[in-house]
Amino acid sequence: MKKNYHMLVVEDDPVSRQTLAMYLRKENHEVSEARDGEQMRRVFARGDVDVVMLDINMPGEDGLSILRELRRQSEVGIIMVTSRKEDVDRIVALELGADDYVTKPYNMREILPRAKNLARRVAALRLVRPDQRATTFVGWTLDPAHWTLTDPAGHPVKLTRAEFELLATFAAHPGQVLTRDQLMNHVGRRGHETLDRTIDVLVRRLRRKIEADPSDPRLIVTVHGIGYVFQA
Amino acid sequence: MKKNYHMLVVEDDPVSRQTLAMYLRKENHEVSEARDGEQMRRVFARGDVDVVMLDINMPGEDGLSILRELRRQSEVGIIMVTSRKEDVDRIVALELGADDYVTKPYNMREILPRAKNLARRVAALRLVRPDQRATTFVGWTLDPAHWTLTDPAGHPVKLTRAEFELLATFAAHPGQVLTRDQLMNHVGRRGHETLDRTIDVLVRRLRRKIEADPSDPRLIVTVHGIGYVFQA
DNA sequence: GCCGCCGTTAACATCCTGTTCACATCATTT
DNA sequence: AAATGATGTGAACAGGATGTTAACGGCGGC
Repeated sequence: MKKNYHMLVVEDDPVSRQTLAMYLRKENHEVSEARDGEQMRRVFARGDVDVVMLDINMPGEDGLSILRELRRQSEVGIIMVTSRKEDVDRIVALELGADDYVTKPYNMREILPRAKNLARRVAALRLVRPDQRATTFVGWTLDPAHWTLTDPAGHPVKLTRAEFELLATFAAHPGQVLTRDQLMNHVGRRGHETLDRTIDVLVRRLRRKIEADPSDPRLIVTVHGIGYVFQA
Repeated sequence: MKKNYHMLVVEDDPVSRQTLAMYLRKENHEVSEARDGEQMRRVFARGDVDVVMLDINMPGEDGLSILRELRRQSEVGIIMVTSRKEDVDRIVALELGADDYVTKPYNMREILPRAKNLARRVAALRLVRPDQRATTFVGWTLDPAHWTLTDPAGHPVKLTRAEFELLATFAAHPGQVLTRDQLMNHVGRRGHETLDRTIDVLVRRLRRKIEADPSDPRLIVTVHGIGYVFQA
């Protein structure tokens, strides 16, 4: 039978980890286990993880810094699992972009549907937006795995994170007019109120890097009063 | 500044509802309020709600049945807000597809990022699954996703934002006489008291672009003393 | 802790477009 | 048919939206 979703349990205590993993497997999920950040990264690199169950208290790397690292590079679902009950911890984690926060001891019948509901959303998004595949447009190549852009001549072009994400969003929706709101949702970082003029500036910088004539843009075209559209 | 997300607070107690709504508005979200299922359905029909904050204990309709109803027809984000602390209630709601379950009294700083993180996911999915369909009339095609109009020959026609929205309104109500007031509500931006002659000018410009003979309009016909009607 | 990078904000210039106006033309009523 | 009001028409205006550049400041790397 086909597995439902791919869950990654990150937890140093073997008993907790295996117990949770077992329950998840019972629900017919594919479950990977990691006891530290290094193991986690190795599994995560496969790119097909839907939800990460992340323990905060781990020897070595802090769970929160792992959370930050994940959020910086991925829209994967993240559920923090910890014994810390304090509101502060919860709030910090949530504001860093965690989708959920569950305190031990937890009821299995509660955590399972949470993981499943979250995984459903992540997987649905992945279906229509496979973000691990290189996209090309009129000679240019955009490689999300390596965060690189190469021009038609094969020369690499340096892009910043925001520029890259913005271009990736455009490339994923060619011909569709995108409002600044929509673009901000893909580019903006969490915990930061962002003015929509930021998009304008980023568009300007992108144009300077990829348009033959930045003053006469043909790839990223302005739609006055609405937003921008990417012509491939 | 543009609004972040559209949240819908469903709660019968005015104090709780307005408090929560106020905090959400502070976060720069567009917030709608409903005190029962009927009001909720009316707002929800607009189709642009990202997250619903749903109280379980409401007179009349049960929050859980509303949850079921929503889940059956939509992938909208749903956060249950309730004073019931029992595990059973939580589990039932989660298994019915609720994304989160928060018990009163809750910490605002906790519920806000939860709502925001969830809304981000919902909005991201909405972007790649635009349910906006292109409308056609006598060979012309009006495509809301691309904000473009193409003539019967397949040639694109440039329309301004107001022109497009006006034509979209007409196309949505073919054969129905629309007054200038009605049209202004769809075209004009709020907070700007506009003379109804604006519509006349816009109609004129539209005719020049889409009518075979602008001096003998057949698509957008004047109904003297009332308004205009769109013949498809 | 310092430095460099980069996202954000601000400020100003420029362009676009919704609105308004003036006048011509048409429809309706008397 | 004349009078009156509504609509057509073109142009001009003003305000908002976008282009552009520069400076700030937070965050991560060293």
